[in-house]
Amino acid sequence: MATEQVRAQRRQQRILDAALRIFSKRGYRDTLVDEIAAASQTSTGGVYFHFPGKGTLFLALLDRTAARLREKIDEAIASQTDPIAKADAALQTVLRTFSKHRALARFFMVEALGAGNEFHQRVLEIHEDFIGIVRRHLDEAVEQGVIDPIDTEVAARAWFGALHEIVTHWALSRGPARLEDTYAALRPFLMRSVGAAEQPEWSGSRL
Amino acid sequence: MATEQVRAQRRQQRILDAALRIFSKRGYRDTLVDEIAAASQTSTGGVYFHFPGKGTLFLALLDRTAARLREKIDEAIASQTDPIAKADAALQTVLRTFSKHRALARFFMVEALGAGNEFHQRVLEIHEDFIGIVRRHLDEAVEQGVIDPIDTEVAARAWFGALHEIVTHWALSRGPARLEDTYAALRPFLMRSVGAAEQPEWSGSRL
Amino acid sequence: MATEQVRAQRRQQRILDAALRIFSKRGYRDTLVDEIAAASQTSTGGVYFHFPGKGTLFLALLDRTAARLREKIDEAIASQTDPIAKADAALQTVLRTFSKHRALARFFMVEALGAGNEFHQRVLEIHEDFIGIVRRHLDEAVEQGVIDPIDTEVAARAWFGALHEIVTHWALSRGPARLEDTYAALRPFLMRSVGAAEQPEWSGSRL
Amino acid sequence: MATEQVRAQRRQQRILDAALRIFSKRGYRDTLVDEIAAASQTSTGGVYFHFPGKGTLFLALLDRTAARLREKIDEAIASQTDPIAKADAALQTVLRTFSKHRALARFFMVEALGAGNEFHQRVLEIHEDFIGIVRRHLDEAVEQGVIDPIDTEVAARAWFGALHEIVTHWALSRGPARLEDTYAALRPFLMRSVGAAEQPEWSGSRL
DNA sequence: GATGAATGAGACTTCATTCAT
DNA sequence: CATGAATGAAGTCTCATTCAT
Repeated sequence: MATEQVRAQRRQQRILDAALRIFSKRGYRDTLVDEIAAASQTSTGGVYFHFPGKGTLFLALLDRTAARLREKIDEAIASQTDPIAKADAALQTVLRTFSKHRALARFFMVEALGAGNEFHQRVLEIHEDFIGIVRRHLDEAVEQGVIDPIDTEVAARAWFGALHEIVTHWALSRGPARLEDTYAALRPFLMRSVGAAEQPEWSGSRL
Repeated sequence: MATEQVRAQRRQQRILDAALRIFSKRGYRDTLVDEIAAASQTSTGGVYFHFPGKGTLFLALLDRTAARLREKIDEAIASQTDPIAKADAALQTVLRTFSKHRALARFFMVEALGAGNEFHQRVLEIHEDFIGIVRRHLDEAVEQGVIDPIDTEVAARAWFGALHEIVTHWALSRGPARLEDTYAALRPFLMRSVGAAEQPEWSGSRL
Repeated sequence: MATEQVRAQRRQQRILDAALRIFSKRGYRDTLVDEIAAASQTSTGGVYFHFPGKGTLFLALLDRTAARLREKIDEAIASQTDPIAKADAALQTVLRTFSKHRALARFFMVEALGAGNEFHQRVLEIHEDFIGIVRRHLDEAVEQGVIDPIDTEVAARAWFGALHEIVTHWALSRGPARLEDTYAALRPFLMRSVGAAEQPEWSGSRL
Repeated sequence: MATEQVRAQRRQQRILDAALRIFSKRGYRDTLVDEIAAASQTSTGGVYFHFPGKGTLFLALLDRTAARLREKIDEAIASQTDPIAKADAALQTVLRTFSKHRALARFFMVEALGAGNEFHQRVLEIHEDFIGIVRRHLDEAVEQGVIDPIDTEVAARAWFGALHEIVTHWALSRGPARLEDTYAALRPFLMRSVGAAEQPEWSGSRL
């Protein structure tokens, strides 16, 4: 029994992994369920045993990866005390994760929105969730007087937009991975934009 | 003779307009050529008479709209003298154009990348073109000593990312249009990010 | 008036010529009416002004070329006195004509039957017409005691079949034209098959 | 496992059978894949599961039927010792097979070449294969001194042409089947054409 | 539970024919 | 009369999903 459950879980895992790989390479619409099945060492029916359909599988993948990313972000934030450092840690975590997993980056930043109307809502929610995190810490920074009062909603959105663009560009270009270097270059702009002082000491410790 | 050419051009125009409307509502893949035909008051064959295929039509639309936007941007830039004001004018133009034409915004910011791999190249080129414009003026600002030396490549990309995010969010949300207000709130961040002084006088004149 | 009629006739001619060329190159189904129009230096509508439709054009071509071939055959037959020589002259005429006009050969021998059910009847009639000619002269040869009594229906059909195969093979192969040589080699077989003596004197004079 | 393979093979068989029936009735171009599907008690997708496309299906049919015919011919030839008898057996086999299966005759003799340029090559190969067989045995007959030296290439082609014409005529006419009688009448001509003596004893035994 | 053959609605595209200019 | 843009029916093929084995 337990063995079977484990087997089932592993298969589900394999399917999700394969789906991520193929969705991010071909996009949602150009990905065939049969391709995912083959790449998961399963059959068409096997995929449908674990997931009700292609759309559901995509959504499950979105949720799973978002949750994992969220966990990492929360951890990274918890390890910081300064509110600006917390916000920065959130961005860095996203970036470092994507940097190690280009398919994930592409899946999240390009294919998720491109999959079609039916997924927009969920993708936006995930984006808003992240923006909310950043915003909350910027708010705290304002409250603590670390930075001057600003429109943190807009600031957080701008930060996310900049991050999004950098990751997208990297994910779609064939060049060598230097995502982290780019972020190192980006951070001063983000900091200045909210009137925060440079904090070079983090970059050494985390990147 | 001339009459026929005019007629043909109008029909082509109608097709492109309809295509923009429908592509931006449904996305590339969920748009049927027949829908475009119906919305253009044409027939299926009519669309194919003017465009070799769905993909080509999409690409033509991309190019046409990019070219028009580019023209507007160039005009706006020409009307400014200060390099920072020029860069800002570029952003404002994009934004004001989209603000008046939500379908266009969605088409460019969401559906273009979502249409599939075959279009990525072209979309990226368009993005890079815009980023290049902004960058060039930031470079000038540095040269003229208006701002301190910075990595203008990253700065321009960050600006574009912020703009992209704001437009995307607005285009996909059902709320009332307040895109220009959002940009007014965003600009201070962009200015601060490159160490430029606030320039309140523009906002009054143009927005 | 007369001028216009001449113009119309010339155009019709051009259309028929172009149609023959293209039908025999691409086959009936793969030939576009627009191709014929372009090759005739006319427009789509131009073709439809002269012919009610693609099928009718094909049929008209079939009839026109069959009639011309028939005329030539009749002439050739009239120039001979011996019944076997007359039958042979019929075959030689077909062959010589095709030899000079590969497209015609292919049109008649390959594409005519391949055009579809709707043309079978007419093509068969033309074939039967030719077989009838040959047969009639073989009958005469029997009556005159030139050859022994035989089943002339079958003999004529066999002769036509042999001719058809040789022409088809030549028309579809890319090799150099040596159709007449092949017929020179074929004739002895045909003659022997009906018990006729070799008649070498013709070959020199006509081929 | 084995059961599934058998099922698949049967379905493929049904599709090929239906395809032969319909292709030979309507011709390649006028045959709808959906018709074949319906006649095979399958679905459109079912046909495409077993064959990559309509053209491939046609080609597969061509190859399958050619191979079967070839087997029968080889058997028939092996059962004879005299080279002329072997050549004759080849023709008789084709004829007897077609006689029992009018659709097959029409498919091979009419529709195969009419299907379009893309199939010409293959059809010609099959024709040449058959002609080669006949020729080889005629060559042998010459070597053994059974018949006088002749151009066996032309002779074999003429024989094939005669056969082709007779079968085509029969296949396209609506009259009752008397194909074998026609061949009985044709054979003397073929024999005489190569200078072979009549061999009436076969006709009784085989036809 | 797993498999993969089968389904069938639906997409894109073609092209003979028409008709306004 | 000629033109060629426009029509729209129809055909091939795809692929998410189902279900018998």
